Amino acid sequence: MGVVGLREQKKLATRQALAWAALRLAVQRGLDNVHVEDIAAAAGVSPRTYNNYFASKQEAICSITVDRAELIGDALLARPAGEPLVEALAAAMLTFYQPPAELDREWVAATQLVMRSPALRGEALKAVEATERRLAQAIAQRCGLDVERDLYPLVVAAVVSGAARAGIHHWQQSGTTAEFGDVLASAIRMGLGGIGGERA
Amino acid sequence: MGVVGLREQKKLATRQALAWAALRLAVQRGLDNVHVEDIAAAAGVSPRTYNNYFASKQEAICSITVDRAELIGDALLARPAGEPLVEALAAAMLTFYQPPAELDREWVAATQLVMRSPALRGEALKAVEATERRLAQAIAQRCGLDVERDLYPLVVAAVVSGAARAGIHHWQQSGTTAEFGDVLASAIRMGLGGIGGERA
DNA sequence: AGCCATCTTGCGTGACCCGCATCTTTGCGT
DNA sequence: ACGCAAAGATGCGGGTCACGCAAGATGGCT
Repeated sequence: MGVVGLREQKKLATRQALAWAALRLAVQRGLDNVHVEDIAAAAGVSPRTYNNYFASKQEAICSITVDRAELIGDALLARPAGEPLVEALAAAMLTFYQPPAELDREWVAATQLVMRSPALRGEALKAVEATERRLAQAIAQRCGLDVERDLYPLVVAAVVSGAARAGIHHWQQSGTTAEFGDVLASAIRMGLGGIGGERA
Repeated sequence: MGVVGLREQKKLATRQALAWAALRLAVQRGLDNVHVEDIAAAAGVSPRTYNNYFASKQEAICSITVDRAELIGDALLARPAGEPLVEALAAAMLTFYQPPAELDREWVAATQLVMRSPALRGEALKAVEATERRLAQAIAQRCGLDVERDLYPLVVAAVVSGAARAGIHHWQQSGTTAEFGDVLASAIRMGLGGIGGERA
């Protein structure tokens, strides 16, 4: 029982296979040129099985981000306890949004796809919301607050998340030459610093 | 040409009729107990026409909020120029989120419906995003900045919007006895005040 | 009045989501 | 090692939906 059952391993494996297949195909061909049948085939399961895992193509694709949401809480909690909250948050967000170097191209393409296609943006925003929830929980834990009773963690999580989103949007919209990480950090500090802050 | 053509009036009318019909029916029966046919019938058009206006039931329902997004920019720009930005934003958000007194009950029910149903939350978040965009634009205008080039308006808009969302969530989650407007204002000030602020 | 652009509508198609019944695989106790 | 119960995978079928297309109706302009 200590080991995770083979059953769940397989289940998780197919789940991720489906998710990645959906993402890859969608990036290649565009969302509505890829059918459920294709995704299922790429993952080696029947179309019906696909629907046991995901209720829609969008959900399949965005489940990757949703699963990654766990990571951001861990990233925050891994920061040294003495570090100022702002810095800890900036660092955590950076590790979360900075794509792994090997996947760089693909990841950017995926992000663009997900954010441009109206059909995907809704689900993508749900993923952002999930990330926010996890973040709020981690913030509460770090500050010794209760995410159910206290408003503070929710607000901070929403602020950080929103600022980051603004930074990302701004980075990939205005053809800035600045480094992605710098823009992101700048946006987060701007958001957390309050309104009187610098207006870079 | 000065007057809006009868044609466009009618078009707008049916559009809103469809949107409100969709919302009302969804609140009454639950989203998946209401079919496109019902919505179209309630608005007095054919089902096919319904699809000329909206690509999905969710879009129909949330279009109300999207249309309302225009309002929030106007609300901000209507604030006196001397007022501190924080206060102006708080006031604008309040007028936006505070439901019209007559619609109180229905509006709360609608909000709950939209936020609970997974099928609607995605589209609802897109509406929030639209509101943010409008807000950013208004902020830029008020501060004499360029929403395309400057990061500041985007961040502030995202922060305010996020803080407000957190406040709303917190208000309707933890059975606070506090007034809605107070919680909202508190959340917004907390968000805009920066991290060092009070932790009410 | 008459014409054109635009909107509405009906029909048909393809895709999708999911309930249900069945078959296969896995985990576990003996 | 063996067999049984639980859980997952699959096939089938139904209900819904989004949308292209072409024809009909309506507003607006001269």
